[in-house]
Amino acid sequence: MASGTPPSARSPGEEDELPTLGYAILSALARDDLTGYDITARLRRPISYYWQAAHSQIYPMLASLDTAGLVTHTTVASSGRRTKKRYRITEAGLERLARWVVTPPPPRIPRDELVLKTYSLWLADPAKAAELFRAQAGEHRRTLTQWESELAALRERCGAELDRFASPAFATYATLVRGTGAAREAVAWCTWVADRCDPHGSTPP
Amino acid sequence: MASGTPPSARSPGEEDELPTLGYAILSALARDDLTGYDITARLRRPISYYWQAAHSQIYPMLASLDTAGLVTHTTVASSGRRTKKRYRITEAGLERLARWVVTPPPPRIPRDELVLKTYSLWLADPAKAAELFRAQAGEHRRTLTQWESELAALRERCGAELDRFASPAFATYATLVRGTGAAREAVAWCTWVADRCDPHGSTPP
DNA sequence: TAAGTCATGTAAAAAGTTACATGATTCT
DNA sequence: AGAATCATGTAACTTTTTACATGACTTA
Repeated sequence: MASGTPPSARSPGEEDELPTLGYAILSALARDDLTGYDITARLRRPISYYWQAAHSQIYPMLASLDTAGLVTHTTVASSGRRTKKRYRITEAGLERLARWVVTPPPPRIPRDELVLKTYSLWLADPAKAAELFRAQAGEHRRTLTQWESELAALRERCGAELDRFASPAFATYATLVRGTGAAREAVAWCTWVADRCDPHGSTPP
Repeated sequence: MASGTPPSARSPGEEDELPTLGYAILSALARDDLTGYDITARLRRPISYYWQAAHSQIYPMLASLDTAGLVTHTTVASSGRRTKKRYRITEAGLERLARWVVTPPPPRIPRDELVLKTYSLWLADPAKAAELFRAQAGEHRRTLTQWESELAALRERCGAELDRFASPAFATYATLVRGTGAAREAVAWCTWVADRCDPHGSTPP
C-alpha cells in the first residue's frame, strides 16, 4: 500500500525542526500504537517522568506528525463508541526519533519556582517559611515513594531485561532512577532549608 | 507623602495575579535599585540559579509593575549616555513579594529534555548514547565547579552572615546549595547511564 | 440518575523566545 | 577602526495553559 515519498518541496538534508513535544509523542508511539487519548494519559503522569502535555496540544501535533509522514493512523469504529484514531509510528518517524535521541539537547535553565522563592526567603516570616519547606519536602517524599514502588514493580516484572540496553524496560528504568535521585535530593534540600528556618521549631529528637 | 490607596475597581482581598516573572524581578529589586539592563544581566546568569528571562520580557513587565504601584522609577540622565530608568521596589511591592515567598508554588512537572531522550534510549546506538551522556555529565560538572567556587566566594565574603535567616546572603547561599546538589545528582546519573551504554567502552580502571 | 471515563477537537489567552531597531560610549 | 558594553524598547513567532464544546458509554 505504501508508495514512495511524495515529491516534497524540501531541499535534501534540510528538515523542519520538530518541537520537543513532537518527539515526546513519537517516544510513546515507538512503544505502542495509541490513540490521542492514550497519549494524553501517558503525558499526564508524565512520560519519562519529565515531560507533560495537555490534550489540546497533542491532537494538533498528532495531525502535523501525520502530515509529515512520521505517523499514520487507522480509524477504529468500535461498536457504539465514537470512532477513534489509532496512531502508529512510521519507519521515517522511528528514524527521526532515533536521531534525535542522541543529539545533545540545547542547554536550558530549568525553572523552579521554589528556588526562586528561596532567593527572597530573607523577607519571610521564619515560621511560615519552615512550614512551606516542610510541606514541600513532604510533596517530594510522596513522589519519591511512588516512584520507588514503580521501580520495584518494574524490577519484578522485567528482571534481567533491565540489563539490556536495547530494551524499553531499561530506558524506563533509567528515567525512574533519575526521578528518584532528583526527588531524594529535593527532599534533603527542603529539609535542610526548613531546619535553618526555625532551628528550634519542630521535631527535636 | 503617601496617601491612601487610590480608589481602584478591585474587590477587597482580590489581587491581579502576578506572573512568576514579576516576582523574579521584584526579587532582584528587593536587594538593589536596578535598571532594566541590570535586571536582564541578573536574569541571564539566572537569578537564584533557577530562573531566567530575556530583556524583551523584562521591559514590559517592569512597565506593568510600575503601573501596579509595586515599583517606581527615577530617570537618570547620566552625562552623555542615554537616559536610563532606575527602578526601586515600593512598600507594596515588598509586601507582595513577602507574601508570595511563603505561598506554596503550584506543582509543576519540570521539563528535562535529556530525560525524555532517555525514555527512547533503547532505539539509539550505544556508542553514540555513551558519548552523549558523558558530554552531558561534563556540562553538569562544569556548572557544578562554577557554583562550588561561587559558594566558596560567598562563604569568604559573608562568613557568619550566612547563618542569619533574615540575611539575603543566606538566601543566595541556600539557592546555591540547591544548585550544587542538583548538579551533583545530574553528574552522577549521567555517568551511571553512560556506563550502562557501553559497559566496556571507555575509562576502564 | 449522577459521576466518571472514553474520545476528539477548537479557541483564546498567557508565557517565553527570537528577531528587529537604534544609538552612544568605552575598550582594544 | 572595530568590537564590546550600556541602554531601551517593539514585533513576530512559538510554546504552553486554560477554557469552550460535544457526546456516547459505564459504573455506583
